[in-house]
Amino acid sequence: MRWEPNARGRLGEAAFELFTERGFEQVTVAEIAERAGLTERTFFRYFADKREVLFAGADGFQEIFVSGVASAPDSAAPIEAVAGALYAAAAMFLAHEGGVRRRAAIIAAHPDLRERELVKLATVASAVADALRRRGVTDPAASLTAEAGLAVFRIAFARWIAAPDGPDLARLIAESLDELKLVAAGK
Amino acid sequence: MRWEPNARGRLGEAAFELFTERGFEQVTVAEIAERAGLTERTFFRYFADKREVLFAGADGFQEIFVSGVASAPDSAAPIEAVAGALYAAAAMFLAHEGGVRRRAAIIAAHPDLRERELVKLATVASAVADALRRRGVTDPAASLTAEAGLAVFRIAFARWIAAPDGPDLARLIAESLDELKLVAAGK
DNA sequence: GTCTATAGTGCGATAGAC
DNA sequence: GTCTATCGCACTATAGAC
Repeated sequence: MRWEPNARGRLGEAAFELFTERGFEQVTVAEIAERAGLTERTFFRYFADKREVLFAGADGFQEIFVSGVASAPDSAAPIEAVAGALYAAAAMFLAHEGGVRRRAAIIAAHPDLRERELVKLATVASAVADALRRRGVTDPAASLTAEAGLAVFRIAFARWIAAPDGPDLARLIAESLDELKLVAAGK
Repeated sequence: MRWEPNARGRLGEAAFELFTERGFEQVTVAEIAERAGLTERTFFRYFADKREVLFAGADGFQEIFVSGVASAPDSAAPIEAVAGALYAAAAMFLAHEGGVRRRAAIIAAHPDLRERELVKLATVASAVADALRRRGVTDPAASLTAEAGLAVFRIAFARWIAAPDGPDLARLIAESLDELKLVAAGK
């Protein structure tokens, strides 16, 4: 079993399975490690804490946002650049809908995990703000556009999760973006 | 020592002092309890976890936001009602500037505490959205206005903390609100 | 890879308020 | 006497030190 490849991936899968079966806090790190054929100590070599194993894939998510912003045409307004990134992320989510929904269910069931998710989203917002600054957007517009964009995404995502047979994620994002414009204008 | 009044308040003060002296993780719950003349076990009767002791006062903060929204004139647009709440919160912060800045320093120094703060702000956003719904605002406008308003607050607050001799909080909020309008309009 | 500190929980005992 | 805040002890799991 030793030196079996992809220890990190195996730990991630084992955790995902166990959390789905029994819920986050009914699973110990030792059990995750055992199912992956590794030791507890090794788990903590790969993940800073027990929650992190569920968020390891989130780096790719952030990357999509950042490159979505970066690849917008120069003529795009900041909010348009962010909107493009939101749609790119939506496409990725749709491509992995089953896993995304199962992961969301695990997270929703445990406050500690919701906490960690908020942190991840805040990190993404900060990365998006950086990407906007690289386009020449100054503060506080860069931070605000990023935060508002992520708020749109969070709300659209929540509605998408809540209604599995409702409108698709891209449509919900479009609606939320329109709503943001109205709301900010004082309508 | 037993039955000394205000156990909760004493624990809060002891924790605040010790965190300021040594930093959050260099302080054990046993030490906090000891300084307050209580035991570790009693600490956990009042606070679900070690971090919570720093956020116990946050309920009042949420209340200011909610009543700020509720007390806006019927004619106020949703974003205007939220803006009023933001200014009310700013006034409260200014009235306790020293404590607010010290608390912010403790939180900024420790990732676990920043996490918890994000959760609290998300809770406030959710309460503000409820308050807007009570005014007849429908979703997703209610959630979006609340989230955008809190984003404005977070950004203005961060700038206020970062520049102790800069503009005051109310002014920074006004600027960020204006910026939000421009940004959402695609400027 | 082992060893340990500390967060956090459950349960039963006790001390004081009323 | 009852009621409840506080305490003591035993325990688990995480996380980090060595």
